[in-house]
Amino acid sequence: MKPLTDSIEAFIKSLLEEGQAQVDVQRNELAQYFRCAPSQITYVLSTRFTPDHGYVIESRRGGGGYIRIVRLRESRGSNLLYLINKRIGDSISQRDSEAIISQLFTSDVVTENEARLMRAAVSGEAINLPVAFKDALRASVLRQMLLEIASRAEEDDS
Amino acid sequence: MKPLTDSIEAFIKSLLEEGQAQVDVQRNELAQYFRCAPSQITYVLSTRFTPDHGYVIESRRGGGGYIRIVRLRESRGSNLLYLINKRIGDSISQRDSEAIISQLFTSDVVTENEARLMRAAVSGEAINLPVAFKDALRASVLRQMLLEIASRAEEDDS
DNA sequence: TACTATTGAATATCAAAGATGGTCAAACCG
DNA sequence: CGGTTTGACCATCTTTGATATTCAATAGTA
Repeated sequence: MKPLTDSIEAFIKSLLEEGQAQVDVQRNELAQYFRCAPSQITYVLSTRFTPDHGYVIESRRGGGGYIRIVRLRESRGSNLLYLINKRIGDSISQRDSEAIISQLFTSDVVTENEARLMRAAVSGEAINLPVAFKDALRASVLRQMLLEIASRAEEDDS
Repeated sequence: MKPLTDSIEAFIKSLLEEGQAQVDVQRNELAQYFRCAPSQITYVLSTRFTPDHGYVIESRRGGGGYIRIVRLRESRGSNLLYLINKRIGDSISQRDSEAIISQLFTSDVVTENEARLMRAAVSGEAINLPVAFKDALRASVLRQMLLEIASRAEEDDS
């Protein structure tokens, strides 16, 4: 049985198709549609529509309230530099890496196969170390891969 | 009396017939079906569905969780499984990794960009550890990437 | 008119409960 | 002894509900 979260995520993403950079939804309405608790919607948004995933959320309470999901448009080079220099510190979790890699794929910076390779390289099985070192090494592996991608920039900057 | 392991193994393999490269199962459900402890399923998977046997396992916990068994393809023109199981031991030098990666590129198993990514991931800068651990970790990172390649869908089998 | 209090309509938060799979060591069995 | 089986305990992800917070509209008041 597929979890509700996946359906909700897919539904929201389908709303964002058609080139729309953002959508407004009503939390209660959405919850009613999926027959779940309203906080379920909040949960989906906070686990799958984070900035790392390439989205930001804004919302307003009270009468006529709404939740706005905005998809960030990729400005390739600059964002890569940000990821390399700021976002990846000297330590990063597998979860966060996952989000970053997925976003690179979504915004067409890497192919699906490349994304898979990157995920494999930073997976828990690949980096088989005591927890204390794990995230640190993952950061350094991920950074080297991003640097490699950044160095491609010259050619295929469509 | 035939051990349960054998039946479970056979059952899973039968699921993989019909050309399917992968199946999803639920651990509890399977365990219930065979009237055994759930960890029995884990045991079977970890003893009979390893990369040595030509399989990889992925899984997800929580509601709607599953275990996915992926059958690795017999290499396309280049002995991926051999590389994974024999050539990469529990330790490999950067030089040897380089040779393997180049070979994969030369034999059209991976693209140039993919090869570059892999080199970045196993480079000395990425795996910044004392020499004693360096080669060991490189082996595991490289292996995971090769496993990923070996589980790719059969599309571009030119 | 202005200003404030009240109310109803949303969303946010957080912790608990539920639903899976993972690990590991001990018991079991041939 | 080596492979199998089990069970207790752990980790992770999902779902729900109670409670808090915020906002808009309206009612009340001088």
